[in-house]
Amino acid sequence: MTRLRADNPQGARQALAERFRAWSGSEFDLSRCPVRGVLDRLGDKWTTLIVIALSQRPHRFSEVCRAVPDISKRMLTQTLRDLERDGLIARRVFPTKPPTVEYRLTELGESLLEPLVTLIAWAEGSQTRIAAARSAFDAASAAA
Amino acid sequence: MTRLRADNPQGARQALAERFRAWSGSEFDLSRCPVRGVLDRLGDKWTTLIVIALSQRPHRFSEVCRAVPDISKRMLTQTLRDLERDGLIARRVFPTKPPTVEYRLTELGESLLEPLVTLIAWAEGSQTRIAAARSAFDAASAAA
DNA sequence: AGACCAGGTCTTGATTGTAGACCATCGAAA
DNA sequence: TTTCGATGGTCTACAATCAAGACCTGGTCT
Repeated sequence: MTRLRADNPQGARQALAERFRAWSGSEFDLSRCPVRGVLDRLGDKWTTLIVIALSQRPHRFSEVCRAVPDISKRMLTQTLRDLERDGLIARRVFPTKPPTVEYRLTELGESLLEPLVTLIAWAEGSQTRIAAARSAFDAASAAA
Repeated sequence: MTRLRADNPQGARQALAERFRAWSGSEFDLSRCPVRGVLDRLGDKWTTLIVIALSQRPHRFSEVCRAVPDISKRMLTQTLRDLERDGLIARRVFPTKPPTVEYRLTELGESLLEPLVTLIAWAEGSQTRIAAARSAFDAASAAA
């Protein structure tokens, strides 16, 4: 199987063509689509911020709470659980008097940092163009 | 400003550290975080599949409908609009007898393919490990 | 006329995300 | 000794979002 490559735009298109054919073959089983699962997780508003925070060093529960502003404890707990379930972070409990719980990225979690940085780089490089497109679109919509 | 680099795991961590400090500086304005906007869009279940479909060639509305299984017309319309608003795809109407509408990636949309392929490659390479982690986690949860 | 297609919009539930209150334990302070 | 705050959560209720399917506006074919 050919490896996915993203050396250049053409390569990206061809790599996608290949994946696309593979997925469309037979009958596109959604459960076999790994992108869906990953993007669902990454897209859920807090995951990325938590991963970024943990990429710096292990955090305790309340450290993450402070590092990620506006997140509720409810959502923090749930997001950490999901991340732990997927093997991206590890949870360790120390039996201190006020219990200490530490969360850290696993090796798998660290391997996610590279694609994530690629995406962040794109986002930062494209944000002005996206903002411009939005303004133009909204202006055109308002006119009509 | 230093460019984000992802040549290696250390680089990824350092690049994130840099971004993280930049964002945390002053008071972390969420609207200034471009990643959030991008991931919200990518994470919304259909966007990625549509972008992948359009990466192969321009599609008509009903072609996309057939290419992306199980999407309702409602969601397809909405997702295409959002994508168009962000300047990632372009919509062109041809005044044929039954009107023909074509959707294609813009240059900006094509530039998204590279980070997307990077992410897909990670997802494909990691899916077995993620599945294993999930099984282990669920087994441990069931035991408790 | 009746049936069909394109390219949508609208209405109406079901699913999911989120906030904020609440809980149990411990140590320190008053 | 009562109260306070911190830690690491859970529970409940509400709101936004998703999705299905009916409906609409042309136009063409038969």
